[in-house]
Amino acid sequence: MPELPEVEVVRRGLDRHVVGRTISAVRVHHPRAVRRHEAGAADLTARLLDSRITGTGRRGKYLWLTVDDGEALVVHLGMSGQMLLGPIQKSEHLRIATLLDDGTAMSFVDQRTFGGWMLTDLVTVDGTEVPAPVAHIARDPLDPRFDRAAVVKVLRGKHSEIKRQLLDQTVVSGIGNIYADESLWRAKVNGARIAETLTKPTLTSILDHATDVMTDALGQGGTSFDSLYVNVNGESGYFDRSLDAYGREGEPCRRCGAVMRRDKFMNRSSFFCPRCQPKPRQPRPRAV
DNA sequence: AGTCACACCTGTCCGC
DNA sequence: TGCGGACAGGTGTGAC
Repeated sequence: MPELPEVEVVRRGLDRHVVGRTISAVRVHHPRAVRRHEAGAADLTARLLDSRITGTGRRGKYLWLTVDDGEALVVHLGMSGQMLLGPIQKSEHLRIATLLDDGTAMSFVDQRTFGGWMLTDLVTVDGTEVPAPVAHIARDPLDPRFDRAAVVKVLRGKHSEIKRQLLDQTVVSGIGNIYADESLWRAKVNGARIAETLTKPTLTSILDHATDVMTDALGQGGTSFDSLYVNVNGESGYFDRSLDAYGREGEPCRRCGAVMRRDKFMNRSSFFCPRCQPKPRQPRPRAV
């Protein structure tokens, strides 16, 4: 799915085009898209109608629009969600359609239906207002109040693989499978290494590389392998051309030339250079 | 606390 | 061609 850079591209597009607008029509085409809005589709529709959009926000992979009654319309893109502005979408994957008072349609299109909308209250967590469903999500590396040292400290106490921790949105948010692999490649660390065995400088470097790679990706409009991941105008990003690890199985490492490998990890693929990022020694199986 | 399996979906690609 | 299986960028839950 869209990871932090792709979600931020979408947030910026929404911020530029919909803040100040009023929602003049709402139609939920598929109930699954509002399954996390517990009061149901009719409630969401009724409450959204005539709401004025006052701002946008994002934490990790969650984004939201604040509305004038002090609530937030939380959007998660899941694996394939899109927020599109322009004419009414005719896609068979159209899940929610809204109309704004300037005549623009704001549509939620989602092929795999893992994404969705919900309208919720804002709560204050650690001095920052976020929608209630986002309260458990840690700050992301692009958050001005991201506390790198605090995250390193958390990681130093984790007897668990570093990649697993990078993907844990309650430890640090915004990082998904692609940028985890890219960050670990840049830091020359194998994702199977146990977090608590890594030094403070190494952990710091991994987080710094995560920040850098996501900033770079943002500058190129995000990563798109196909038409599923697009900005509010339906355009793809270009960062896929800059990936050094993800998807490069069998190709030479851009740093040392060794053949890049792919391993199964947490039921998903991990791409790494076997020379730059050697695997940790496995505990020897006990003799029978 | 951490891990694992699984659930939720649709679509594409690959081998047979 | 068709079929089955593997795989795809995410999150949440419940069992151990």
